[in-house]
Amino acid sequence: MFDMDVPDMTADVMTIRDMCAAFEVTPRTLRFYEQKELLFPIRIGQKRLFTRRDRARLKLILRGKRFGFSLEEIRQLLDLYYVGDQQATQLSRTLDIARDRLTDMERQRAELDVAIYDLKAQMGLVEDMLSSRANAHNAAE
Amino acid sequence: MFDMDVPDMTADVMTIRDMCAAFEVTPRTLRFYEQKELLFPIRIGQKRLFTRRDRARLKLILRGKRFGFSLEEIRQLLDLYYVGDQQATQLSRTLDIARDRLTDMERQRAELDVAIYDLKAQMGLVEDMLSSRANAHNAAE
DNA sequence: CGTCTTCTTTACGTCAACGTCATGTTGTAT
DNA sequence: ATACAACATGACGTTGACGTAAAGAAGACG
Repeated sequence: MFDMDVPDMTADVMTIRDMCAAFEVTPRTLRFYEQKELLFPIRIGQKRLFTRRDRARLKLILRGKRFGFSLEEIRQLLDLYYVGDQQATQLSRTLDIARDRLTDMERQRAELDVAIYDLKAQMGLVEDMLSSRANAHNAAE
Repeated sequence: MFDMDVPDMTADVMTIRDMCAAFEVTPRTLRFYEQKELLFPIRIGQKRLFTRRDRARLKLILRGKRFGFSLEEIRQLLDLYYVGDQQATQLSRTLDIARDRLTDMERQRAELDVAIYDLKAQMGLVEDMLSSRANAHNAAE
């Protein structure tokens, strides 16, 4: 009864609770991702143990989600990052997918720049309306 | 029977079909957006006529969607762009929302930069693996 | 040993954002 | 008058990404 419940850093695995705390997700989410083959925790009987690999993947998953990618698109991208001893044909197919995603992301960034610029400009207008109390009827069309 | 069916550019309104063709959306989508108070087409009896304002809004809606914003978030942003004769309190509340969105978008852009960089790097690795046919087992962890 | 947690599985529920009928109305052409 | 095409209104279905409730197993503790 010494340090029985210390997360055992040597094995470098985490329980589902540790993961939830670390990444601000629910257990349900992690099981869901496993079911969708986005994560592959070690199964000790019923329990799951999440490895360093799972944590890296989860990080990418959450990032992908913030960009509006679907879980399926993300899954395809993960294949690129965790490429094992695959066939060359499979690899280059994955690379094609990655190129598509990259194009998406670059277009998205360009659009985002425009949107940010526009939003700032519009906010400037509204701020001006507020500062000059004049309240000139219908300044913006 | 001369040019009876010319879209009447002077009135500057478009039918639902025109809109669908112009923006690559379905009628259902436009009706849905109206129901959610994102668009406000003129109602002539049953029919809808979409104005220049509706088109500008739809453009912003579709852009917002590409950034992963929900329709509700987009609706709040649209309020900023089409600000009429509102109360000052309401205006500054809208401005607060806009600031939050702006923060989101800037964070999103920063993350996007990192993701693009990472993805490019990873693609480079895989390309190298493919070019040097060596197929060195498990190059990337 | 029984109890308490924490994990598990199974399965149904939910919410957003539309799609997909079924059915009805309206203006125009023959 | 009738057909028809384009519009309309419900209302129910679908998909993705989980939430949630029910019921059971497995180990720790007193």
